[in-house]
Amino acid sequence: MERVRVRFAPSPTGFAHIGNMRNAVFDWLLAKHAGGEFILRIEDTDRARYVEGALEEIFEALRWLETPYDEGPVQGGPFGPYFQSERLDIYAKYAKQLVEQGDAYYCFCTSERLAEMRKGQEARKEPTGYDRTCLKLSPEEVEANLAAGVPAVIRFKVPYKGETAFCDLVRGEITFRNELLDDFVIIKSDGYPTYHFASIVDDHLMQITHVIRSEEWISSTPKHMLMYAALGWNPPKWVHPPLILGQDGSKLSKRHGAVRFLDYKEKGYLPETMMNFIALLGWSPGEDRELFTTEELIERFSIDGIVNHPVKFDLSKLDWMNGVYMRQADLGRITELCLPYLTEAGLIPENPSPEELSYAKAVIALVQDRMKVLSEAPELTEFFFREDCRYDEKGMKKWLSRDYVLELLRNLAGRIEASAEFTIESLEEAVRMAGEDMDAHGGQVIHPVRMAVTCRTAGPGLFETMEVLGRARVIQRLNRAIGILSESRDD
RNA sequence: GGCGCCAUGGUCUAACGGUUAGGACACGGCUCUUUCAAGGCCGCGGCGGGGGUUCAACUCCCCCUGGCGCUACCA
Repeated sequence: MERVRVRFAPSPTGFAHIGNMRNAVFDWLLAKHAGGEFILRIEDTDRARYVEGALEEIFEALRWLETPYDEGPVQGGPFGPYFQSERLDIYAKYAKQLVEQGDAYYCFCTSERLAEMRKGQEARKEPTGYDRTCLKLSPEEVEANLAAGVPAVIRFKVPYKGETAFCDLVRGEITFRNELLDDFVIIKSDGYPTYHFASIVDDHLMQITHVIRSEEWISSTPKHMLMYAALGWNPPKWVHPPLILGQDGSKLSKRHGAVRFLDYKEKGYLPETMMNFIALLGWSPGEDRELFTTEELIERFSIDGIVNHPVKFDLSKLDWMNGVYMRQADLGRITELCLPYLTEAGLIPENPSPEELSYAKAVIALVQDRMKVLSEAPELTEFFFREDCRYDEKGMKKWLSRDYVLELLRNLAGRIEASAEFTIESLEEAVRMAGEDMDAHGGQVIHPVRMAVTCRTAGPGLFETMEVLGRARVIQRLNRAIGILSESRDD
């Protein structure tokens, strides 16, 4: 049994997106499951589309997901370099071999000519494809052009006869007629290889056993098969997981928003959520279950479970799942993760004191169960930090406008000030007693007090909230409300 | 247009010829409860259409329809 070697081969042409990372997760899970290697290879062959910072995104995304690679940039490995831009001589060597064998040839057609050719073909409703003009060039003409420095590409000479079949481990055998292919470029005029060529050369040299890449690559696989055959190499196993679709059913892309993988980190999703959720994006363990630890995913992952149809990205399910992991997570960790959001919102200072930290932790403890994502923290906890929180208008009208409320709050403030204790129990008792004095009960008491103390109608348990707020803040809030109410009564 | 892939509720998925078609999210209701969540319970809702094959089709085959992808000196 050969050792499983899989590679994640992103291009630094933009941010790492959900689709990339889904493939990375499949790669990683398969490698871990099989005890094989997970390799990172950077396919930086498109100099025009190179994006500054894209590389760092990829590294950061893998780091956040905790899917370390065994070989790749930075630490290297026995099959490096792992940047395709550093392997140009390798591609040149094999391209030359193909030319010498007669399986590839130089082409000097300008992009203008190519565009014109294509236009004509379209007008005549013919299939588009290179017309092999340069294949007719004599060796002398080719030499002369090359010597004169005429810009040239190298094209692979597709055998137009017959058909090419391959086995996709997700869908079974797939066959294409060769005549539908055209002589595609393998080396561009800038000397860089195209994806098609670089990837097959590297997959072979790096001894990749399984190529996992999205469904969109199925149509180009025959090209790859033809090149493997021309070079006398054994192709790897092809695995094409389904495309990930946006809510509108088209291929997930920038216009759908929220496809940048690290956006999910910034919005406050937990990495364990993303691992779990993404693993299920086109793969099913076949159980009536959807929550899995990473270890369980590794144990269960298999190519058999990869589904063969496109899947839509369901944000509401992601939210649900993150809520589940949020509730399970350690309070200290969640607090730590919430801090940047609280700081950003100006609720706590950049470098909080130990007291501020433990206050924050007590606050988060009350909302941890109610959070779907970390970024909700400021909104959920604002009133714990701001003395002058804004009263919810509807709630104000509903609960603070009643006649007995002013007296109720005065009564309660008095009781709390007078009491030596300040605990959940003593607070509950004080609120109940104040209510009894007003002949008000249950919600008639609780709601006005909640409004006065938190400025809003919903939140964690009232007595826990008051306890965390502390005596000073509670009194301050009560007095604030009392002030407003007595003023409006004077009017 | 050509080629290719695909098709179970709104969404994700189970079923690998014989099930009252199962589970999850979402949605609706009830419940718990000081509110909001969470939880528990209940419910809504599906095999795209047509032909075959078979004693028996969601499952196998064909056609149609529909969706998506590819069709670059981008990946």
